[in-house]
Amino acid sequence: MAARPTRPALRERYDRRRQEVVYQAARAFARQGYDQTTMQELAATMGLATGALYHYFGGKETLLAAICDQLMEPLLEQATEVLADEAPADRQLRTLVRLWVAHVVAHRDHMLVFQQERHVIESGDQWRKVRASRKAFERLVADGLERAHPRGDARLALLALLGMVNHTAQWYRPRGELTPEQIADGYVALVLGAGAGAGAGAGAGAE
Amino acid sequence: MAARPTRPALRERYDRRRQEVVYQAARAFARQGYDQTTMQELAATMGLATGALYHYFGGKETLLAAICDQLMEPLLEQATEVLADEAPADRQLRTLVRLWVAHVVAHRDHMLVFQQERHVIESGDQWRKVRASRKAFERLVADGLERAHPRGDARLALLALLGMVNHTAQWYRPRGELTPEQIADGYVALVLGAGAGAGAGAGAGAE
DNA sequence: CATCATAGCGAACGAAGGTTCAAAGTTCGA
DNA sequence: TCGAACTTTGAACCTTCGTTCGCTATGATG
Repeated sequence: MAARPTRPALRERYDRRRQEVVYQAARAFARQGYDQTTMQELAATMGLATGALYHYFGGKETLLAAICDQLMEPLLEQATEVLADEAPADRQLRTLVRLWVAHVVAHRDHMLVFQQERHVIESGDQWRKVRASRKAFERLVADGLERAHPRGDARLALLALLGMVNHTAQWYRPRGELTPEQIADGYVALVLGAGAGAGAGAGAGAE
Repeated sequence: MAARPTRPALRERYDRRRQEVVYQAARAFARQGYDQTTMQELAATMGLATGALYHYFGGKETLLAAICDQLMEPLLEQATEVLADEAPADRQLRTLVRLWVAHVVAHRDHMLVFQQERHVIESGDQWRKVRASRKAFERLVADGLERAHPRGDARLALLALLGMVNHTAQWYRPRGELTPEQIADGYVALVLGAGAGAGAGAGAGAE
C-alpha cells in the first residue's frame, strides 16, 4: 500500500480516487455481500487493474473499516452537536431523528453493509472503534429519547426506534412517496405517542 | 447426497440428525457469518467428518435454504390462521404480533441469518419461494394493521413495525427484563398510538 | 529536460475451503 | 445371521480469490 502523496498537487486526486473506491465498494458489498464481491470485480468497476486497489487500501478488510468509519463518524459528530444545543427536549429529539434518517438514506449502501457484516464488526479488536461509535450514538439517542419522553418504558421505545430507523435503509427509495423528513417525523410521532409528543407538527403537515 | 431412508425405523433418526444440522448451522452462521463458517467446522460441531454433511444436504447453500424455510413457513402458516379467525381487528393484530415476536425470539439465529444474507436471498431463482413467503407474510401484517388502524398512514406504521420486530432478534436475551409478550404488546401500542385512540399516522397531519 | 515520487499493470502465488468418492463401518429386517 | 440399506470416513481435488511484486507509464518539480 502506498502512502498519501507528499506533493500537494497529487493529494486531491488521491483523496478523490480513494473516496471513489470506498463508494463503489459500499455499493457492491451492499448488493452482493462482502464475501461475494471480489477485489477483481471492484477494480474492474473502477476501471483499474486488481493490484491498483492496494495503492489505496491495505486490503479488503481495510475497505470495510473505511465504510464503517465513514458511516459512523459524521453521524456521531452531528448528533453530539444537536444534543449539546439548547432546545426543548422534544425538538432536540425531532432534530436528531431527522438527521439520523437523512444520514441513513444518504448512505444506504454503507448502512446495509454495516448491518450485513454485523458479525464481523461485533468481534475482533480492530473493530473496537466502530463498536464504540455505535454504542456512543445509541447512548445519545437514548438520552434524547428519555428527556423527551420521561414516562413509560423508554427502553422499549429506544429499541423500537433503533429498529425502525435502521430498517429504513432496506426500503427507502429516493423516488418514494415519503421524504426523509416525513419519515423521521413519523417515527418520532410513533415513539412519543402520537398526539402527545407530535405537537411540533409532522413537518410537511397534511397531505 | 443420500435420499431420505425408506425404512421407517431409520427415518426418525435421519430427520432428527438433519434437523440438528440445520440448528447448528443457523447458530454458526448467525455468530460468524455464512461465509466465515466452513463446512469442516460445522461437521466438527456435529461430531462428524466433513463428507457426512453431504449425506443430509446437497451443499452449503441448501443448508441456508433450509434455515430460511424453517423460519418462514411455520410463521406464515400461523399468521394466516390468526387472520382467518373471527375476532376484533385490534385483537387480531395483537395476537399476530405476539406470535411474530415469539417466533423471532425463538428462532433468533435463523432470523439473524435471514437478515444477514438478505443480498443472497434477494436475487437468484432458487430463492423465489423464500422471497414469496416473506412478501406474503408482510402482506398479512399489512392487512392486519390496516384493519386495526384504518386512518393515518398505515404504510409507515407497517414499515416501522417490520423494522422493530425484526430488530428484536438482535437485542433480545432470554434472561432480559421483558417477556416476548410484553415486547409485542409494547410494539402494538406504539403503532396503534399508545393509550388514546389517537391516530398514529405519520405525515397524516393528525394533530 | 532530467529526476523521481506517484500510479498503475497483470501475471503468478498460495491459502482456503466446498465438494467428491471409493471404501469401510453400522444397523435394520427377515 | 446374512444381505441390503444406510451412514460415515477423510484425504484428495479443484476452483476461487486476496495479495504480492517487479516492471512500466505518467507528470509534477526544479
